[in-house]
Formats: sequence, structure tokens, C-alpha cells
Amino acid sequence: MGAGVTVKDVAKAAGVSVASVSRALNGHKNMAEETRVRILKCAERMRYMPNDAARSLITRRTHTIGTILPDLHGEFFSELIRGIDLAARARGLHLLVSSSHGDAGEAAAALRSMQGRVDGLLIMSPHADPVLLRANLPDSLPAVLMNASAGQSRYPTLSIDNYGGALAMTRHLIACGHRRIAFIAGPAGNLDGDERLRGYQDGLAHAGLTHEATVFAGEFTEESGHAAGQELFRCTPRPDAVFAANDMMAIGCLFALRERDLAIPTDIAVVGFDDIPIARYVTPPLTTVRVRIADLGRSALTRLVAEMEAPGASPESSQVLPCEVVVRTSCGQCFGPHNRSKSSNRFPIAVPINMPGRET
Amino acid sequence: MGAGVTVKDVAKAAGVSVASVSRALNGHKNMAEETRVRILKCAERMRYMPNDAARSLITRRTHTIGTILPDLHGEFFSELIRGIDLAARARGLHLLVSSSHGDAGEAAAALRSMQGRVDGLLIMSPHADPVLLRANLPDSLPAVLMNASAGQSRYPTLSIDNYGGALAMTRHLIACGHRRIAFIAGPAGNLDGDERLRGYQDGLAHAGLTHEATVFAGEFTEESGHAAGQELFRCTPRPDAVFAANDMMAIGCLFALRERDLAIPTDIAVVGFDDIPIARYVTPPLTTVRVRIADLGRSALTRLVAEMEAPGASPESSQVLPCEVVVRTSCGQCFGPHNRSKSSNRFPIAVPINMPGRET
DNA sequence: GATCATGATGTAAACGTTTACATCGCTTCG
DNA sequence: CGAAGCGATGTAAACGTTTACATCATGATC
Repeated sequence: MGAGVTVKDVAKAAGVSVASVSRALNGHKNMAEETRVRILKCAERMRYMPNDAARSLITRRTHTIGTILPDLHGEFFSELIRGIDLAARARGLHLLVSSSHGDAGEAAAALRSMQGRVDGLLIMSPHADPVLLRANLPDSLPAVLMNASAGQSRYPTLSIDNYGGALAMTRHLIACGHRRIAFIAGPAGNLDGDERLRGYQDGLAHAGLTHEATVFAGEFTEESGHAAGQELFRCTPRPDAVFAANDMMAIGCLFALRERDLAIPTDIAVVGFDDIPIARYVTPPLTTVRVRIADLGRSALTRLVAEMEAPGASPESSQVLPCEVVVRTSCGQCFGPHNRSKSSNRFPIAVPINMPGRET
Repeated sequence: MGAGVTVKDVAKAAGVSVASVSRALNGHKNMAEETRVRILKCAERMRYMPNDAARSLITRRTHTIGTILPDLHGEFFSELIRGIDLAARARGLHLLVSSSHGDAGEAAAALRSMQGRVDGLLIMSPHADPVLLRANLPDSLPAVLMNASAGQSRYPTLSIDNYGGALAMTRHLIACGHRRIAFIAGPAGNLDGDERLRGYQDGLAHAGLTHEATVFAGEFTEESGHAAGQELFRCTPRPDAVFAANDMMAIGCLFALRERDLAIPTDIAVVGFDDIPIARYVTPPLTTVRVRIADLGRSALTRLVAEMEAPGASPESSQVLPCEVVVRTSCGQCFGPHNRSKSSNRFPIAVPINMPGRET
């Protein structure tokens, strides 16, 4: 008992037809109350559980949404999935996750294998270009892209305001009195990294500091940040601030500078991007740009559900989520407009750039 | 085109029967090579993608495993899912996640909704007692429990060696010369917390230090650790070491002690449990017990697959995963047997307790 | 009392696959 | 030449649901 109990079995036990069982289970209207409870009782007693595969086949609804992710490592994806799950759960949707697609072939296989298992797809993948999607996704399957290069796809796209965040952070550093601001870049070709670099460059340009720009190569890893930190000593004059394209590199850099006995932020300021949990616990606490990752996930799912309910209805297909500068102590004394009060180490002040996203 | 293309359509286009299409697609043996390629070409051209719901219905295989988790917050579940995903991917299995089951009813609903969608289940839930499982799971569905109170269920169970880890850490502290060792406990009734407490108590007992035991209440949160750290000043004589039941509390405690200008580890040692990523970045780097979370996930999945392939075959149904003490600097000078060399801040020495799990 | 609307229930088709079995044509061998 | 064997292919049933439609009893209406 348990497995293998079908509507048929329940029908026989209750002395009715399968149709009645189905109706009772799905709470249809035209039923004698007496029959309904009898059927329900039988189902309960027999530990009947509907087979969702069969149900999906006929209703063409799986109540499941799929997520295609490049990786599952680290706080970023953890948060992203959490945001998605939260929103999905609220709507009674299941979550099918697929990750670690090293190459386009794997990504394609992942896309195809979702066929018939999901009602919609949330996609974040470096390989998710329009042609791959076209070839491996039925036209009728709703999907939302996350963090892709926006605008070029027929799918709605959500992304982080990397440019705006980096611009704001650069301005903040300038407002703190820093002039020779170096940047540690992300891996070549990485879209997020490139946008952050652009924000940094424009921030300097707006202040007439283009000639001060110094860019170190980086790979988004702690090690590459550490290397950049050592590299930095070759510069004369030495920069008075370093802006890393993500927090892990900022932390690596921080350690490299401390190994050479530089005081942070007195001798040199260090700031990052992402606001991973670790950021507030290092010494000194890291000033950074907060990205509301869970919000990205939640928004993407919300957008997807809209698409599922009314395909192609929503006009604005592309959306950019705001970031915010989080001032802690690693950026030094602040005299800029953002500096409302001395910020606590452990309970940082969040400075909204645009409209802040809702808190999780 | 794309969606709605069925075997029937492909069959018509290729001028064969649906059976042949199915055979071609699934690579069966008895087929004329010429027919096969013609069918495959047609399928490709029409962008045919099999409907997995229909396939599952007839084959009774979903190639999907479900995970029931209490929550998705934080590094712990991120790592757990990663470990599971890694192992699942290697076997071509999909992952259906379900989380945040506040009460038994939600957990029950989650279990039932997995019916017909998964080939097996990985369950970690405080509500997953035998009777709930019995009522909501078909007898034939393989499942593996993670971190539950072992032994009382008919399902295989995997858990962390909380007791052994805490015991080893307590011994390590004693070996470092500490005597008045306080403990910050987990939330009341939490199984992991209770086991860690027991390990601490036995560790003291073995050294004849039972009279020195001091236990503070905690909730596994940074705040509760902070509170315990303040509480600690009331003790006379003051403890010379604090062992928190998890890292977040250890960190909260660390900050509380520093706020009162105690030097760590000179004035007082602080150690934790879990080895979350933050642990190595705080100042001073935290000595802690490493739990191989991803390994837990991977092992659980491996065990589940074994169960799926040969139900009830494996004799040993319960398994405990080892932990290891990670010596950094927050525990002070070590003269114990574990101390092979002065450990680096950022590249800690791992000290195996039993047999260390494989590295990810 | 015949007609009709109404509400409860049953019958059977449909969803898109896989696969056991039947069929057919060919080769091979006696 | 006919039987047997075999390989390629087609036919149809099965998986467990949902649901359009048919049926049937009941009571109301004229």
C-alpha cells in the first residue's frame, strides 16, 4: 500500500467511478457531499497519493519551474536560489535546479532535459545566447534570463546595476578624499566585471581623474586579489585607494597590504563589490556595494510567473536591479554626501543609490 | 514548432511508426542504420524534444531525486545542496528542492507532492519523524535521512559526528592549557547542539574537570553568542576559554569580548564549530571543528542511489561522518598532540579526528 | 402525467511515451 | 521448394490522470 495505489483502486474501494474520485480529490462542485467524504476517507485510508507525472501529462501543468545555473559555489548562488525558492513556495511552485554547465553542450542538454518537467525556466548561464536558446527551447516555454547581456534576446531579462554601483562607489571614494584610485578587474570577458570597470572609469572621468586610473587584472578569486595587492607596490606614487570588482578580491588584497604593514584605511583604502557576508567580519569591515541577490531571484521568478500567466503581455521586458553602497570602515574618513554618521562595524549603514529593493 | 512536436509528428514526417521513432531516439539495437539516421534527422529538424512526464509515466523513472530541507539560509545548505548536486549530476540525475517547512503539515505536503516526480528522496527535516514519513511516503519510495536522530527509522540515516568533534575540540583546548572552559549551547532540543554539548561535557569529565563546566544558553545566532560573551564577565573566576556550539555564536562572542578589551587568545580563547567560510577571516582566525557539509550531501545521495538500485540491500543503514579540528589562532598556544607547527592564519592546518572525508 | 431542467455519476477519450507482440520479407538450409 | 530463422518494422496496449460528454434519477412545471 502507499505506492501503486491509483484512482482506480480508490474508485473500486469506494464503489464509484474514477471520474468521481478525481472530482472529489480536486474539489469539484457538482458532487454529493456524502459521496465526496466517502471517497476522501477511502483515499486517506489507502494512503493514496496522486501521480504527478500522469497529472502533468494531461493538464500540461507541472507546477514546477526550472533553474539553469552555471555553478552552485558560494554565497551568491545560495542567495539566488533562496530568493527564487521563497517566491516559488509562495505560489506553490516546485524548483528543479540544474547547474555546473561547463560548456554549451551541457547547457543545451540541461535545457532539453527540462522539457515536460517545468512550466517555465529561469536561466543564468554564460552560454545562454539566443541561438542556443532557440535551438533547445520550445517557443512556447516561458523563460526569464538573469544577468545576461540584456536587450538582445526575445526573453525578458533581469540584471544587476553593476555600472551604477561601481559609479557610485567610485564617487564615494572620491568624496572620501581619495584621488589615486586603483581598480582590480574581473576575469576578461565577464559581463559583470566589465560593467563594474566601466562604472569605475566613468566615475573617475566625471571627476576629471581619468589620468589616475590604474587597472590590475583579476579573476574574482581571493588569490588574484592578493596578487594584485602585491603588484600595487610597484606603482609610484602608490594609490591611496583600491576598488576591487568583487569582495573576495578586496579581501585578498587587504591581506596582501597588511602583510606589508600598510594600515587600512589610514595608509590605503580598500573597497569591494557584492557585500558577501564575510565583508562585515574582516578587519577592518569592508565598505562595499551591496547586491540584493535574493531579490534578483525573487524578481526573476515573479517576472516568470507573469510570463507564464499571460505570455508576452508585459511590455517592459528588461529590468535592472539597483545596488547600494554600504559604508563600513575600510574606505576611510568620509566627508561626502553619503556620510551621515560614523558607521558601526557590525551594523553598517546602507546608502541607497536608486530606489532600494525591498528587504528580504 | 518546438513545443508540441511529438513522436507521432516525427513518425509521420519520417514515414515510419512511432515505435521506430522511439527506438531510434533511445538507441535500440535492431534498427536499420539508414532508417535511424533518417528519423534522427527529422527529429533534429523539427526540434523534437521528448516529454519527460509521458516518459516517466510509462518507465516509472523520473531521473530526479527530491530534497526536503528545513531552510535554505546560509552557507550550510548552500554547501549541502552543492554536494548533492555534484553527485547527482555525475549520475545524470536532476534535483528537485523543497524547503522551508515551518511545521509538520508543510513537511507532509512537501513529501506528498514529490509523488511521481522523483525516484528517491533526501530528507533533512526536524519534522521527519517515522510516523510522518510513514503516512506521507509510499513504502516503495527510497529515501535517506540526513542528520536525523539515527537508528529509529526504517530509512538509512547519515549524520555528522557532533559528539566526536566536540569531544576532540574540548581535548584540544585542554591540551592548550585551558582549564576553565565555558560552553555556549545551541537552541533547546536541537539535536546537533545537544550532541556537541555532550561531547564538551565528556571531554571535561575525562580530564577530571567536570566541576569547571559552565554552560551558557544560545540560539546558534551571532546575537546570542554576543549576549553569552557579555554574560561571561559575571563569572568569577572568568573562564579562560569559550567553546561555542557553532561558529556564528563564537564570532558574536568574540566581538563581545573585544568590546570589553579582552585580547584573544591571550586573555581568553574562543573556538567554534562548523568551519563556515567566515571563520578564517575574522580576527583572530577562528579555531573550529570542520564539518564536511558537501560530503554529507554527496554521501547521502550516493547512499540513496544504492538504495534505488537495490532496495534494502545494503546492510549498514546508518552512517556517521567524521569532523576534524581546524587549528587557527583563536585557541591560543597549543602544546597538545595536535600541534605539529604554528598554523598560518589563512591556510589552516586540518587535524583529522577519525578518517578524514575526501576533499571536495 | 409528460416534459424539462438539474444535479450526480459513469464512460471513454486523451495526454506522449515505451514496449510486448505481431507481422512481413528475406535469407538460409534441408 | 518449403520451413525455419531472423532482422526490421508496425500495431496496440499500457502508464495514471483529467474531463467532455452521455446517462440517469429526481423533482419541478405546465
